[in-house]
Amino acid sequence: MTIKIIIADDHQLFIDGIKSILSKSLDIETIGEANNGLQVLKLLEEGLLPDVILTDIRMPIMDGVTLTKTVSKDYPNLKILALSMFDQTVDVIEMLDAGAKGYVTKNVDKTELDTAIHTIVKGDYFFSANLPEDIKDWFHKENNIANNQLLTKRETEILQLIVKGRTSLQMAKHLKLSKYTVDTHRKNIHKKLGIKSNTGLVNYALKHL
Amino acid sequence: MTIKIIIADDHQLFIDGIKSILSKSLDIETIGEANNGLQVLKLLEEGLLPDVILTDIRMPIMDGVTLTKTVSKDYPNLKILALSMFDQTVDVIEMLDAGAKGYVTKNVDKTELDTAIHTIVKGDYFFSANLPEDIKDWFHKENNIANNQLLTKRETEILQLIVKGRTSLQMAKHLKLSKYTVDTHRKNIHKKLGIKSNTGLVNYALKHL
DNA sequence: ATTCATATACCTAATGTTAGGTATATAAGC
DNA sequence: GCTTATATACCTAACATTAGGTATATGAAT
Repeated sequence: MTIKIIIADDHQLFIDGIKSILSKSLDIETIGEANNGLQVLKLLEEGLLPDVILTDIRMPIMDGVTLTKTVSKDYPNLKILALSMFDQTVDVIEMLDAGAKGYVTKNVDKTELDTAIHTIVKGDYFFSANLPEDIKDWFHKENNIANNQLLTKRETEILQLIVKGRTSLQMAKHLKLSKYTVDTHRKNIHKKLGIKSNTGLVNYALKHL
Repeated sequence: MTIKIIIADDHQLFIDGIKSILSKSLDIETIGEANNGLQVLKLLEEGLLPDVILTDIRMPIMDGVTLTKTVSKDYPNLKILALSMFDQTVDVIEMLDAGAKGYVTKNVDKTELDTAIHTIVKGDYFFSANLPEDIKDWFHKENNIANNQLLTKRETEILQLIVKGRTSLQMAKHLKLSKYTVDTHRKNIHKKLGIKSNTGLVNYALKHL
């Protein structure tokens, strides 16, 4: 059975290189290519039926994250494999959140790319070996939120002040508490929601409160 | 000419005290009262026509900020005077942003309250003398934004990464720059937009980008 | 009485942000 | 050539946040 893929990258030379490499794989066939995310969507709308989309992240007109979100929503059977120079955890997690099933960096060898494609087609996730170990935390985070830990009344109140941009000291004065108390509530909010940054909390609150 | 006011505060005793004080003013008449923001809106919908609304901030069901935003939008001729125990700059600015024309704290004497009401009816802003001096910066901020300073391409790019919750170091790695460079761009963004906090930038970006 | 959840409070240290200042390089416009 | 805007880079210090840990008090449920 042939695995049909589309390659999206703004560097045509890179696309050609990957096509050449994959042409040596007996069961992988490149059926399309694009230089930005929007071109991929057009190919899909015209009826092209790939199994896997290999996509760069940083592309003009529509980047890989936006493409992944759209494809995951509109074509849920399609698998997305990110192929990118970015190797930070935050980059990987952003693609996972968008719906990607795998992530490899552009410095892996052809064997690993081959393995990646086969792995995600099989239904598993795949990450190249050079990526940080803490990507695994993403799966644990899913579990924490599944446990549905609700914020207490006070925690919700603090979160609302966080969204307004208040500092801990300002909140403490507002609520007639010690700054230490506010910081403890903040710490508990971070822990309950599995979110590490203030900005992450703001974005969460805007979506859920 | 009589100035007609509504008083909103969740402490009925406080309302009664203010009514009593203002009853001694020959040209001020209390025509209504409410224990939360929603009750005020109902009074207005029933046809009550005040000149000024005296409102606390911290009230159940609908707080003073939300009330002020709604009234400023739906009844633009009405003047709002905040009467609150909160005395931090951020509290005052939040009410100004919502549309209030004045702000006095609950520990001012009756003469200052009287003056506040008359001042805002006249069309000027009024702030009790015990409030921080830097409230004046709010008026300068209006000017800065009026000058319509646009962010550069790079600044916009940084702002988008800020919204995603990236740290300066992460951005630097992503963009292949020094962290110092990213920090400098951030500093310039804060300056251009007149916004001091990261969270403020996030909220700005979500509204404008 | 005991346990649990919540609220309040504290301490420490590491990391991240903000704001003041400095500087050079490049490209575009005059 | 000069000026301006933008990008890049650096330094310092103060402030703010995060995360690990500690503790007590209160109210509700068992």
